[in-house]
Amino acid sequence: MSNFLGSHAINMDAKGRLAIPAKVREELAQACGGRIVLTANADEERCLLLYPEPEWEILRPKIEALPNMNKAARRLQRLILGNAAPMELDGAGRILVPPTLRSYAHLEKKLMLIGQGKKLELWSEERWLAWLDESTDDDDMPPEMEALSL
Amino acid sequence: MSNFLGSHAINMDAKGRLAIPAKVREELAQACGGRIVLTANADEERCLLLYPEPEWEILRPKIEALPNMNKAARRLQRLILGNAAPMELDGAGRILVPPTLRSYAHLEKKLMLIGQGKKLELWSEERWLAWLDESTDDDDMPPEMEALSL
DNA sequence: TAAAAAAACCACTAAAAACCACTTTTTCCC
DNA sequence: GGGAAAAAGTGGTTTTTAGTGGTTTTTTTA
Repeated sequence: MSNFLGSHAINMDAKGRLAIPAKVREELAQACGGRIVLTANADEERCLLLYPEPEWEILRPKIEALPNMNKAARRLQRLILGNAAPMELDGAGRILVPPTLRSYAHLEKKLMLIGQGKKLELWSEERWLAWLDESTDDDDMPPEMEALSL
Repeated sequence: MSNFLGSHAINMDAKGRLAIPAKVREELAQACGGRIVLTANADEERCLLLYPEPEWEILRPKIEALPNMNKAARRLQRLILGNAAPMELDGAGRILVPPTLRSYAHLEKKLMLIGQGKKLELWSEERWLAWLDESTDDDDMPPEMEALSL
């Protein structure tokens, strides 16, 4: 099982192509043979999520099975399923980000790719830096988090 | 069984015709030979629902069987059954959206087609973008959803 | 029977995907 | 530490396919 760590600055070209860093590429190659799913993030941060296909196939049925007479569940389904784009790395190790996802996450030229264990996050560099500067809410932590000792 | 994912920007022409994106077309071809049912969405979002015929035939009897002394059930029946339009893709892979459905969902030129697993949703682009910007209600999440780890 | 509207058919334009070549950076060896 | 070779990243070109618009034929209605 893959375990993505660290952050990488990368550039997207005019066609919306972006080169996955070589180290990440290696991990993706063995996790999923380069077959990935790119989708929108559901919370208020407008970034994208990049899953190796096997990991996505664990998550997808859980989301599809949510009771969709509920408003919050419908929202999650529309965002995650409704933006999911399966794709493969091209010969040069690049992916093409679909226009709808590009505009959802406000991606321009300069991006950040952030390792998050089983998945990666893709941010516009500007938004990533702004997010880093945001103040943290310490209230409303789940109990598992309060018990941590870093 | 088909599994629709991702979002596509499409244009409707002056005659009310819209070209189904090639990838979706392929999925529809194998799911139902291009035979689909288009109908209204029942919740507060004014969009249309596009079902492959076999999927529709699973859903239809369930809706017909609802106990309709209940007001919400009657509403669901009138909207879903009363707007259902069976149709086939034309030679160029397009469908013709009936005028009543066009006005129900406020469809003009620019539309979004959103994959939602067993069905697709068809939105006016304007309304889809407005919906994306709506604030998220975190209350009232079903327990299955609270337990998710994306 | 004629006219209008709708459906099917056909052709052209534009965009996307695959392919290929070059430049820059990093690493390894001398 | 410097140079060479390999790998990574970048950009452009070509080819194919998808999308769009118009035209003709058929059907329906007045």
